[in-house]
Amino acid sequence: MRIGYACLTVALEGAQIKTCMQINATPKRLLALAGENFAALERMIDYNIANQIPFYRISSDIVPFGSSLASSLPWDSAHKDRLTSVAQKIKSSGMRVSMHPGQYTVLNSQDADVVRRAIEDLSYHARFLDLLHLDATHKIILHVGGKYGEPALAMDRFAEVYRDLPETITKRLILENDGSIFHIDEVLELCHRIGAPAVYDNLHNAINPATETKSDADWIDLCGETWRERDGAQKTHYSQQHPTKTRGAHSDTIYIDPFLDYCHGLHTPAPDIMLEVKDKNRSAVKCVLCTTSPNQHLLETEWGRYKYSVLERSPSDYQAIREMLKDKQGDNAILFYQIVERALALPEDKGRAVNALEHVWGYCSDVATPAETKRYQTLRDDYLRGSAKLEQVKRLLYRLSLKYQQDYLLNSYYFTL
DNA sequence: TGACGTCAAGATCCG
DNA sequence: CGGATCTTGACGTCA
Repeated sequence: MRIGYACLTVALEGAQIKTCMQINATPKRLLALAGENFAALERMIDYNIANQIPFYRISSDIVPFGSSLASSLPWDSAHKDRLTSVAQKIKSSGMRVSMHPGQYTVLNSQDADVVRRAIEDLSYHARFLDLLHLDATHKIILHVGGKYGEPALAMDRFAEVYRDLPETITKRLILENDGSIFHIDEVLELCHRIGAPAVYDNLHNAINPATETKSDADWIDLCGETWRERDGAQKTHYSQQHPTKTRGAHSDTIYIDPFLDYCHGLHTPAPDIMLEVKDKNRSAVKCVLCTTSPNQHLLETEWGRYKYSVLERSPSDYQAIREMLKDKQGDNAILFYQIVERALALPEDKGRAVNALEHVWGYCSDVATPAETKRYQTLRDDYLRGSAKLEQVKRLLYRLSLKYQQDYLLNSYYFTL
């Protein structure tokens, strides 16, 4: 079982995917943006390796307008060395990657031009993975599309278009149940018919359930029958419902207890799991550490990232975790994250927040200019009086951390939690 | 025609 | 001028 996350790496400097508006999209600008994004991709791959995250979805926006305006541009040869380096790192680390065109890539549309553009989009995704010399176990995930009032005809159209797709696409293409249109038993039927693997998404099945009621584990077993040797390990999507947002909205983080319950319910061998969650790599690190053998070093690195966010909410939990980590032999990852989740769920408390601010300010206080010191103190006092928000003070400290290259703080989650 | 989802870019406002 | 905040873009389907 490999656990991964999608597209963005949060709280990592130099890993931002950039784009531009269509109206400003000159060939020169698109090529330059692609190059910057490939550099960001390499940073994310490096991060994944360092943090033992073996599974990762590459953003479809890696080449801005890659399937349209940039499709005939030489973004591959222009940044050949960078792509070679990325490819080498993925291969030597044994990482599995995937790509996932969104809900707007519709192969079974009634509009021939929409279908044509969808094929262009899939060609672009296949081109990118091919350029990284990745084999057919590195997949492209797609939804089936629309039903147009005639589900059977819509599935027929999908099968027809699929039959004529080039092998560079079909060898990677896998189909996922979506949250409002095609549910998992329809996807399974179609997958058996066309000979493509099916991807089970637990939250989509919860909000757009199949006619039959089965457990997640049973649906995953049924999907497993569509996976062949050349496809590699079966992969699935996992996410949790956000407690207050609309149905189907992803949670801010993967809560560890329900995730472990889900994992324990799976039959062996457990499939690869792509997490779909707002806090991205943060949850991937959490879930990896809680499902693999003890790794005290990575857990202590995690503590460095979370500590000021915990201190900000709960000094007692901060102390509890410090005590816990003194036991170097303890396998404490699950307890660690349970405490972190509990602390982060607590409401904002001004006194505690200022305490954490002062700790973080301590990294810059000796080197900051008098004007910066004044600015910090004023903003901090404004926050205490209620005329400034905590985020504003944190943003100021973040900028100072950047200016004075406080790497320990820059790697922290404090500025984004 | 707006909602859906996503997140930067771009635009505008503010001190 | 920098920073904060609001709006737009880009995609297709469905209610």
